Amino acid sequence: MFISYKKKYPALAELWEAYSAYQQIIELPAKHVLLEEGKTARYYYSIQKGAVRAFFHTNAGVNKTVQFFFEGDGLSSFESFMRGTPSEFGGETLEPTVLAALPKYKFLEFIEDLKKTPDFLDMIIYIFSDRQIHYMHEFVSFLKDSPIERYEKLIKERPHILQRVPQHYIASYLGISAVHLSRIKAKLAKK
Amino acid sequence: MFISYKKKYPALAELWEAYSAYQQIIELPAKHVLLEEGKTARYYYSIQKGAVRAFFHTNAGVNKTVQFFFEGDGLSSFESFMRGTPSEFGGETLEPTVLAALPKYKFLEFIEDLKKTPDFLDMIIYIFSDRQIHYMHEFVSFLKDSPIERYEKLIKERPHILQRVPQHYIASYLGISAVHLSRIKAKLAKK
DNA sequence: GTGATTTGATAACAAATGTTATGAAGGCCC
DNA sequence: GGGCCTTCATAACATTTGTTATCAAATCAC
Repeated sequence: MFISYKKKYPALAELWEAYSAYQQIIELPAKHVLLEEGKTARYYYSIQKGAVRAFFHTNAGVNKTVQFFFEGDGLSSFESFMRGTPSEFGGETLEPTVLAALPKYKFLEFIEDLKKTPDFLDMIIYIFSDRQIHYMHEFVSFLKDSPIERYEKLIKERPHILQRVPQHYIASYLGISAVHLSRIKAKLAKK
Repeated sequence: MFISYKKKYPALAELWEAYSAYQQIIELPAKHVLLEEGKTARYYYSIQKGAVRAFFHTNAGVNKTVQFFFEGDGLSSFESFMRGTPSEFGGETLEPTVLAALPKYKFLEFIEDLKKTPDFLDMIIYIFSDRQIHYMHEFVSFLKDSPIERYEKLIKERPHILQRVPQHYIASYLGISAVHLSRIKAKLAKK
């Protein structure tokens, strides 16, 4: 979060710029784990090029995808950062990816500086509301929509994901098996 | 939200007290709809006695439960309030219920006053993080846990819900049919 | 380029879950 | 206290979804 809202809040972009000196550029190959589940997050990453997925493991040991990140997206284990607890999620590159990494203590400094900007309050309320509404919709979608509808919604609202991400990760994100997603696609193609 | 955090933030409780004069006490019978889907929310409610469920209708017209509220909980269509959009959810009493209703414009005044309190920033960050994490967990649970596990988690973490709410609403909230929940209970009882 | 890996489609079968119907128990209204 | 409505369990059957296996095509590594 945060950094994804740069365009909306110029003050945010400006301050972020000032912190660029502390950001380390990291190049990673595809399928590289940049944050492990259960470890405390030490960096705030922002993606310069490439794609990353957040994942976790089921009690039964199955690897599940929760979210996708692309150019311009910021990525940290939010809960881990806010509460200092071990991260529930891991992060793994989907493609060769270039990241800017800001150490946690610098990121917290950044937030403190941000607090001093005039419209910080509105900014924080907007960003948090937006994230809350996002996760609420993700949750409600499981009650509201069938797997087919969730897939169609993805096509309509976030088609870039389908273009860049292998299908079995998408199935995982939708909460269904790769085989079932394949069946859904076949079914929709017939129409 | 907000009002549920009274205990943690005394300044919040105090200011809320000051607004009690503007709160209208409403008594409702069971199964009474206090907010309809698609209408813009006009009041912020806090529950003095009783229980309420938030619901919506599927594309197929099925009524689904998203959340339960009890004594001390605050309840408003958050998205509707923040963005002035029609509410995605309705609200319905599960029992005879007593509510305190604060008109929207007074609630917004309340928030403005709250902004002036010294630790508002920490408060807002805490509350919003908490809500965000809550919804994220609700979402992730659908990927992580089987229906049986979701039910067991409910028993462990929020047993009061099971004691007060008819089972078919709980099934709906868990994303399964009432019949299936009954089967799950039978299966767990055998162990 | 070539062999290895990854991706995606499909079939066959198994398991999970939904739907409809029925009956019994309890609560509620008058 | 008698009828009505709600709740819950259960059975029978239908549908959805998962699992495992196989194959073909695309991509990757060297």
